[in-house]
Amino acid sequence: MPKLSPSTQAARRTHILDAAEICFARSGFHRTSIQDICKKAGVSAGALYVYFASKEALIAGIAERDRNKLADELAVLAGMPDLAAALARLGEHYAVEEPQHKRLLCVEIGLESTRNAAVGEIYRSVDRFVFESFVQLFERAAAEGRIRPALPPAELARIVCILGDGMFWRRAVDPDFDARSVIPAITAIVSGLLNVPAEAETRGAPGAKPVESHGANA
Amino acid sequence: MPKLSPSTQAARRTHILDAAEICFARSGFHRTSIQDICKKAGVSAGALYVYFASKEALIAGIAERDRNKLADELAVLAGMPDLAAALARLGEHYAVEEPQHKRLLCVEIGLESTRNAAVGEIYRSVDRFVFESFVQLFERAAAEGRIRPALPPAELARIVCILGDGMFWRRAVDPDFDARSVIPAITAIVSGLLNVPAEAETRGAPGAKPVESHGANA
Amino acid sequence: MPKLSPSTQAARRTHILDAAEICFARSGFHRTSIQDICKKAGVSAGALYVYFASKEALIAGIAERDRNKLADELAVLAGMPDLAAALARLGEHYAVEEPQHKRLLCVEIGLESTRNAAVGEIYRSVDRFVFESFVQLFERAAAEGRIRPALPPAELARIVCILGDGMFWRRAVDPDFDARSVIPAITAIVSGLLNVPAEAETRGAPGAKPVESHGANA
Amino acid sequence: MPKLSPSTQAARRTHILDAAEICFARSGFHRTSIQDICKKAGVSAGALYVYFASKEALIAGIAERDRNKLADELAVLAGMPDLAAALARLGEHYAVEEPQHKRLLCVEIGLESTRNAAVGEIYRSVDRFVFESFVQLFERAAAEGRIRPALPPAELARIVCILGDGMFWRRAVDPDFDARSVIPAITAIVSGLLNVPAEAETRGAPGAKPVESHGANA
DNA sequence: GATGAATGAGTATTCATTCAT
DNA sequence: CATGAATGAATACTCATTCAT
Repeated sequence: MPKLSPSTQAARRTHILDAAEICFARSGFHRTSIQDICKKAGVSAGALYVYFASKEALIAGIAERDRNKLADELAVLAGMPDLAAALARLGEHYAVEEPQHKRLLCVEIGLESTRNAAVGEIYRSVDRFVFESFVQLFERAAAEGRIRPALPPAELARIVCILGDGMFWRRAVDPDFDARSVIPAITAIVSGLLNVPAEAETRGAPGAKPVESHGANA
Repeated sequence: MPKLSPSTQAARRTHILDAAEICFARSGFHRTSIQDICKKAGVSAGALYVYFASKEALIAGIAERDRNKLADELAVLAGMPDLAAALARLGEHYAVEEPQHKRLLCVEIGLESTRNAAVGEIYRSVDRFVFESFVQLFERAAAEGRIRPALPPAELARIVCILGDGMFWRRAVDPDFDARSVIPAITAIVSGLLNVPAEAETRGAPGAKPVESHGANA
Repeated sequence: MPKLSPSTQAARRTHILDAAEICFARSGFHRTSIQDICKKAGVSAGALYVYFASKEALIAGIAERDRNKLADELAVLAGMPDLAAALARLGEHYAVEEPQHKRLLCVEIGLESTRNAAVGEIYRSVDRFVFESFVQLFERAAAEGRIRPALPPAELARIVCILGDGMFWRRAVDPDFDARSVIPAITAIVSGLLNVPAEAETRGAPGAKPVESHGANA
Repeated sequence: MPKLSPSTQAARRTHILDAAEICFARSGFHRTSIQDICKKAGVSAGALYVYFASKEALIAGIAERDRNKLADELAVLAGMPDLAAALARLGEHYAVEEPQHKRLLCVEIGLESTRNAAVGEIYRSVDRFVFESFVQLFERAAAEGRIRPALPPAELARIVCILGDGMFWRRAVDPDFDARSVIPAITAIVSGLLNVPAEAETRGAPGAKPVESHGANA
C-alpha cells in the first residue's frame, strides 16, 4: 500500500472521528473504549493509531472539529444584515435542529476543557472567537444605527452568550425541554437589549412586542 | 459487633460523600477510582462498600445530596418577600460565591443524568421542583400584585431557569468569566420581565434601570 | 483480609520474586510477560501489583536480591583464614554449583544495568563492594604476611574480578564449558599472583606449582 | 522490475544490518522494533522484509556478521610470528579500541545464543573456531619451540579465552573499567603461562616484567 | 522490487468489587 | 463492622508481519 493521497487520509480521519463522535456522545469520553470506536468505524486498533496518536488526540480532534464548525457557522452569521433574525436563526439551529447526541458531545467537550490542556486551549480559543464576533457584530450594527443598545457591546455579547449557553445546557440535559416554545421570548429579550429602531424592524422577531410593551409601561 | 447508631452511620455516610465530592469534582466521576475516595476519606474499601453498594450508588448519593441542597435553598428563597432581590441573591450565591469545584460537580451530575437512570431520576425531580417553585413564586407574586409580568408564570420560570443555567455553565467552564459584572444586567432583564410596579420597588435591583430606560425609548 | 503480617508480606514478595526469577532466566526480562510470572507464581495480576509497582520494580527487585546475595557470600568469605582456599571455594560455587538459570539471570541483570538506571545503581554498588572487599582482603593478608603479591592490592582485585567474570560469562553462555577442569589452573594463577609463602601453603592449590615453577625460571 | 544485481542486494542487506546493529546495541534486541530499524535505515518495512524474513533472521544476521568478523580477525592473528604480542594486540583491540556499543551488542548476542537456536548455532561455531585457533596456535608455537607452556594447549586456550571473556564482560558492563591499565598484568600472566624462552623474547610483551620479577622474588 | 497502511494478537497496568480474617 | 489483600476482566497502546497498489 503506497502512501495514501492526502484526501483519502483526510477521509479516513473524518470517518474515524465520526465513529468516535457517536461513541463519545453516547457514553462519554471516559466510558468509551478505543475498541468501541474501532468497532463502530470498522477499523482495527492499529489503523486508528495511524491517524490518531492517542485517545487524547482523538478527543482533541473531536473538540477541534466541533468547535471549528461552530466558529464557521458564526462567521456566516456575521455576514447577515438582519441581526436579530440571524441570532434567532442561530438559536433555532443549536437548540432545535441539532441532534441530541451533538449537544451531549458539546457538554462533554466543555467539561473536558477544564481538565485537559489541549482541549482547553481549543475550547477557549473558539469561545473567545465567538465572543469577539458578537462584540464586532454589535459594534458594527450600532455604528450603522441598526441597533441602539443601552449596554456596551461587550456586555451585550456576554448576555447573548449566557442566553445561548442556558438554552444549550437545558436542551442537552432536559429531555422535556421545548426549545421552540421559548425562542420567541428569548428573542424578544435580545431584541429589547439591542433596541432595534422601529423603522428598522422589518419582520419583527416573534414575541418581541411583549418585552417592549412592559418595558414601556415600567 | 453491635450495630452502629443511625447517627453514626449517617455521619460516616456524609464523611464518605464529602471525600467523594472532592474527588469527583477534581477528576470527574469516571476518572476517580474508589481507592482515591477511600484514601481521601481515610476509610477502607470494605468500609465504603458498607455504606454504598457500588460506585453508581456513590454517584447517585452525590447527585442526591447536591440537588437536595439546591431544592432546600430554593425553598428558603420562596419565603422571601422581595422576589427580585431573592433572585439576585440566588444568582450571586451560585455564580459568585460557590467554589469552582462544586460547579464542575454540577456539570458532571447533569451529564451523568443523561446516561444513568438513578441520577437522571434525581436530577429531573429536582429540576421539576425548581421549575414548579418558580412558577408558584411568580403566580403568588402576580396574584398579590407584587409583579405584573407580561408572560405567563411558566414561561417566566423557563427563562429564569435558562438564565441561571447559562450563568452556571459559563461559570463552570470559562475561567475568565466575571459573574459579578453581569449580574446587574441579568437582574435588570429579570426585573423587566417581572415588571415590578414602581411603588413596590424598595431597593431596586442594581442595573434594573438600564433595561427600563432603553425599554422606554423603544 | 486485615493487614498481613510483615513476615507474610515478605514471604509473598519472595514467592513472586522466585517465580519471576525463573521466568526471567528462562526467557529474559523483555520476553517475559507479567502474566507468565503470575501463572508461575499462582497469583493474579492484581496481587502481583500489590507487591511490585511495575515490571521495572520487579526487575530491580530481582537484581537487588541477586546482588545482595553475592555481597553476603563475599562477606562470609572475607572471614576465612585461608585466602586461596576461599577464592577457590567461591569459584567452585559460582562456576560449578550454581544452577544455569541463575547464571543467565546474572547476565540479564548485567545487561539491564547498562540501560536501566535503577538496576544500574544496584549493580554498580555491589560491584564496588565486591571490588573493595577483595582489596581489603588482600591488604590485610599482605599486612599479616600471609601473601606477598608483586602487584598492589587494587590491581590484584581487578584481575581476580576479571577471572571471575570470565568464568561466569563462559559458564553462562557455553553449554560445553567444564568449569571444574579449569579451576585448578585458575587457582594456580591466582596463587601465583598472591605469592603465598611456602610455609603458609597448607593444602596447595592443585596446579599451583606449574605457575610458580615457570615464574621462577623466567 | 528487473532483479537487483547481487552486489546491490548485498549492499542493501549490509545497510540494513548496520542500522539494526546500532538500534540493537542501543536498546537491546527485544526493545528495538522493526520500525526503529526501518527509520534508522531509511527503508520501508516491506523492503526490510525482502532482505530478512523475520526479526529473528535479522538478529541471526547481526550475530553472524559480528561473529564472523571476530573469526576473521583471529585468523589474521594466527599468522603473526610473535604470539604474545599478537594476543596483547587482540586484547587491546577488543577491550580498548572497540566502541561501547559493539560490546553491548556482543553481550546481547551471547545471551540470545542461549535461547535462540539459530543464533546459538552461529555463536557456538565461532566460539569453537576461536578455541581451536588458539589450540593450534599454541601447538604450533610449542612444536617450534617458541613457547614452553607447562599446561597442555587446550587448557592454555581455555584460560586465554576466560581472560578475554572477563575483560570483555567487564568492559561492557562497568563504565569505570580502565582496560588499558590491566592489560600489562594480563599479558604478563599469559606470557607466564606460555613461558616464552628468554632467547625468543625480542621486544617483550609490555608488562611482562612485573610477573617475572615477582616470580623471581617468590 | 518498494511502499506504508492495515492487521490483530499481545502488553503492562488499573480498578470495581469481594471476602477471609 | 472494619480491614485490605486478592481477583480478573478491561484498558490504551504496540508491533511483527502482510499485502494491495
